[in-house]
Amino acid sequence: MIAATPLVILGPTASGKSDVAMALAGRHPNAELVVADAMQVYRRMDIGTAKPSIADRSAVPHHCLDLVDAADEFTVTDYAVAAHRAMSDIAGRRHRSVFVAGTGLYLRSVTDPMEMPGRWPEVRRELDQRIAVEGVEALHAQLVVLDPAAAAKMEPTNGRRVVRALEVTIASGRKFSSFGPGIGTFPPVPFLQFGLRWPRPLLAERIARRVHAMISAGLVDEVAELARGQVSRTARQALGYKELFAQFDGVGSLEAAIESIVTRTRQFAVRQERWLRRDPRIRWIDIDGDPVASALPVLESAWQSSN
RNA sequence: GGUCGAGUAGCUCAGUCGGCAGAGCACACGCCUGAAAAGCGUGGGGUCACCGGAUCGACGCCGGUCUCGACCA
Repeated sequence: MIAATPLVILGPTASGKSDVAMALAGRHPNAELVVADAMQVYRRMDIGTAKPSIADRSAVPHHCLDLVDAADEFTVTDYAVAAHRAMSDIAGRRHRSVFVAGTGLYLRSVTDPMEMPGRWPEVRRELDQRIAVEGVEALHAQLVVLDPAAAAKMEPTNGRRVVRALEVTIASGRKFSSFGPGIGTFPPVPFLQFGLRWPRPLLAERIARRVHAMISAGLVDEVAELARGQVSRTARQALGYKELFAQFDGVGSLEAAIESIVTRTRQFAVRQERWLRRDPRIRWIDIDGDPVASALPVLESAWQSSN
């Protein structure tokens, strides 16, 4: 028998993805959730990442949570490995994967056949030094020569992307652009994807409420505890953590930090929307207040018709 | 009641000698294959509190009005 087509529930932060996924799983004992979230992979970062509760996690199997410690770095490729393993384990049990996805790139690394070029730290170090001395434009100019196609796809001022493309092109002997069409193409894939879409003002309100709820739930203590030890470069940029770390270092008041968390989370949600709405494979469900009530019937019929 | 200060983009504020109205943030739109809750770009916004005056020309100068703040009574 062929494994059931995985379902994907995606949407911006605070859109209610997890609630919808729990409701769906509550009706199907063979559903297992696979989370695609760049920050919920870190242990000890629970409140600020809105990680599913222990109760939810014991009621329904969750995968790809708490994969590494907050002191460890973690990247897309690590996620792709973990998610593929989870998916094949689930299929082995003849269960069905339901992705709960907020990080678009992480999800794409699973749904789309992507070839990740690899890393070359020595070359990278060298480029990081050069960019400080010569400036981004010089490196971009070099990329134009070595891999014009890649150079054309990024802003000449985007240091991070320019360095990455050069790292790969110089060190691998292959052009960065030869590793695939990039994320701008959307081939048919064996996943049924559903997006939760909110009117922006409503979502903004939910975000503000949720941030304040996180503070009430003890976010400041969680971050303070974290600040006592090592926090990796990738983990420390999590919304809510970054701002509080800065506040502990003496930047501004707690109130200002909270306000900044709200604003930046709102901006993040918009960025998520913009990333997701390009993908024509996603079927959108409009939410006007109750995500479960709006989305469950749609997902339920998708579950039935594709099983 | 009096004196002084302030009033310019949604917010905080620049604006030199009277000569096309500015910045940061916010907001909108877009890009990005090993940091993606990251990184990068684009641009829409103005009755310069209001009324009048002098001037070729006023956000700016003159007179008055309103609002806010501080101080004095």
